[in-house]
Parts: sequence; structure tokens; C-alpha cells
Amino acid sequence: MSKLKQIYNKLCKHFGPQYWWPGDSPFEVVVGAILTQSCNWQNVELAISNLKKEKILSIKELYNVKTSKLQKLVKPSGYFRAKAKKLKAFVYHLIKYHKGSLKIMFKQPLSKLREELLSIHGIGPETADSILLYAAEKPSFVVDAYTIRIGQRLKLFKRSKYNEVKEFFESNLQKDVKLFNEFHALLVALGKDYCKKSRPKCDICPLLKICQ
DNA sequence: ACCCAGGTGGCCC
DNA sequence: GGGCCACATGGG
Repeated sequence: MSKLKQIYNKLCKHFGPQYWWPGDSPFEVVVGAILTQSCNWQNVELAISNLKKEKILSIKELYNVKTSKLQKLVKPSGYFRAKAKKLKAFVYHLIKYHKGSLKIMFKQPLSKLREELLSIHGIGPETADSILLYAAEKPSFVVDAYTIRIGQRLKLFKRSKYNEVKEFFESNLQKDVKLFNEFHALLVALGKDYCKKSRPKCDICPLLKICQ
């Protein structure tokens, strides 16, 4: 069994199932993926709850809502002007090229869809992969700050570039949606407990036992 | 009063 | 191709 798979198994045992992505629909996953950029999930929930309360958590409603109103609703998730613009950019794109249908958009093969997502304003590699994995359910491994920090701390790799780390995970694991889904969520869980930026030493990190 | 969170785009060199 | 910086709120 590969080292990565062993780490995955340990994490599963330690943290249990993570039930990601928290969201009721693929579109809510997309919205959450944009809103959670450099922001904790708790604040995203406040913003999403605002959108639900106003009944504008849908492609059509987001397209029609005034930008100033959208800004006010997403305010709790921070960068509210930037994020309102990004949400608008996504729904405009969806309506212009895919009849406003995520289902149609997601019909494309993974690599082509990834490229298209990356071309949309406000969608970078992590957000694109989150959408691919958690909304479109395609096997695209999601890398975030925790993934890189944990990997380096466990000496799995030295590199810190997004695509290199992504490639490391994808080439050492089965391309399985469920596995990628759970693994990323578990790395976030581990990071929150043991691999904070503010705590450079993680002496109680349970994973160190596997990795030496 | 800090410090940070499930990043990205736009500069500059 | 990398290194900065702005973007902004709520919780510890």
C-alpha cells in the first residue's frame, strides 16, 4: 500500500467521515467555494444563510440581483466587493455559454472543464478543483494551504507550487472521487488541529508516527 | 490588540 | 516565472 494511502487510512480512523461538501446542491457548492477563499467556513455560512433568507441562492436570482445588494449579503465572508463580483462573473459565464445550466457545463471532460473554470474571473486552481470535485464530482485533487504545509512538514515533498503538489497526490492515489473528497477534507481537519500557520511545531501530530 | 481563515488577480521586475 | 500587495469580515 502506498504511503499516502496509509496516511489516508490513519486520518479516517482518527477523524472519521467528514461529509464534505457542506451544501444542499451543486450550485451552493460553487457559491461556497468562491466565498470561502481566504475565509473561515463559519463566515461563509453566515453569507450563505443571508442569500437563502433573501431567496437569491440560485443562478437566475444571482444574475438579476443588484450588485450592491449582493455585496451587502455576502459581507460576513469578507472581501465582499470582490466576492460579489466573482459570483456575478460565474453566473454570467454560465448563462452565456451553458444556458445557465451547471449540468450542461459539467458534461465536459475534466481537463477541458478545468481550463474553462480557470478562465472565469475569481476562479483560481483551488476553487476550480473544489468545484470539479465537490460539485461536478470529477476526480480532481484539491490542494490548499493546509495540504502544502502538512505535506512539507511530513517531508512528503519540498515543493510548494500548486500544480506540483496536486500532481504528487494524483499520481500516488487511485483517481477516485470519494477518496479525493474525503482526503482533502481530512487534511483540512488535520490542519485545523495540528498544522496552523501560527504553530510551526506540531509535536502531537498523530501522523508523524506513520511518516518517519 | 493582535492573528488568522478551506485564495485570487493585478501589478512589478 | 516569482514576489508583493489589496481585498475585508468575524472569531479566537
